[in-house]
Amino acid sequence: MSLTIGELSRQTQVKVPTIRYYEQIGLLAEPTRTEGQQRRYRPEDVRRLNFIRHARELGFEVEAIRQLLGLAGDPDRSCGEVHDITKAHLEEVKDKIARLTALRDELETMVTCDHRRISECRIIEVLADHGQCQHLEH
Amino acid sequence: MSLTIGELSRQTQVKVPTIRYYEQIGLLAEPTRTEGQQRRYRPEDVRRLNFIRHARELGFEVEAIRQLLGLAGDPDRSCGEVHDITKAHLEEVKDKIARLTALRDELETMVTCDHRRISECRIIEVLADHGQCQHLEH
DNA sequence: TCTTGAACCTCTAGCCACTAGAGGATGTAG
DNA sequence: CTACATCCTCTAGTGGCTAGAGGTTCAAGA
Repeated sequence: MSLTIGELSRQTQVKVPTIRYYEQIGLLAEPTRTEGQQRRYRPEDVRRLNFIRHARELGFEVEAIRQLLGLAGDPDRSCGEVHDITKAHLEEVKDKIARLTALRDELETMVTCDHRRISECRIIEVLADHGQCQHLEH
Repeated sequence: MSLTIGELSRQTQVKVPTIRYYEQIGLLAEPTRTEGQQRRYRPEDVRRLNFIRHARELGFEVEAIRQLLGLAGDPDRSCGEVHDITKAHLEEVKDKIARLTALRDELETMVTCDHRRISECRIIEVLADHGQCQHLEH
């Protein structure tokens, strides 16, 4: 009927210390305990933890997941807020991609350096000289 | 002739606590001090700190920068190692872009959800259900 | 019933690259 | 000589875990 933390871990692919961490920060409710203080979980905890895992895999921050979990428990509400959170996250991801793409192009130019001496190395030059690339952030 | 930490900060756009942090982890050498223990920098410290800043802007990790700084000080050496470090970093950046692009596509499908009730929300469904997207890491 | 040992428990500290803040000292311009 | 911007050190916090110490519990097999 009830699962140990290890069984929950196996079913969700979330590591045991991570489960305890999620409990500590309030993403997972405190489960019941045996007399010896070991945690015992119910099947619905598997569902909740899977939800959390999927959201983390999609790059949602813990704070966003906390909000999504709150909203998800309210079936009659409009999902506008869920949409907004996801959209905001999508925009962040797009931003990151844009910045990394600029970075990639810069690095690709740099690695065309053909193994001369350090004193003529294009990479070292780019790094040592001025800030042509001040627009880049990370 | 010599610069205060604030002047160094202004010239390099690196924040004062960050400069002290770089000293602490050994990226910057300990500068001379006034009698009152305030740091005083030489112009070459500006160059070194600019090098560090450029490398950070390009996403190099501190460990990589430590190596690059070591190599940069050796003008007659071949820049093969510099090339390798940069190439490895480039590959990491490409990897990140690939993962984020997969994420973006997944999120874009999700946000096509058209504001129904939570109980029919596509986003919540994706998060709650299965792991079609187990291949995604972040 | 007892023993073994895998799995559990709590607690603290570490990772990266900073950032923030407390509480006090220094240095320079007027 | 005073005011006050800037400097100093030290500690703790950020996010999302992960690792390890040192001890306890539980279930299966003898």
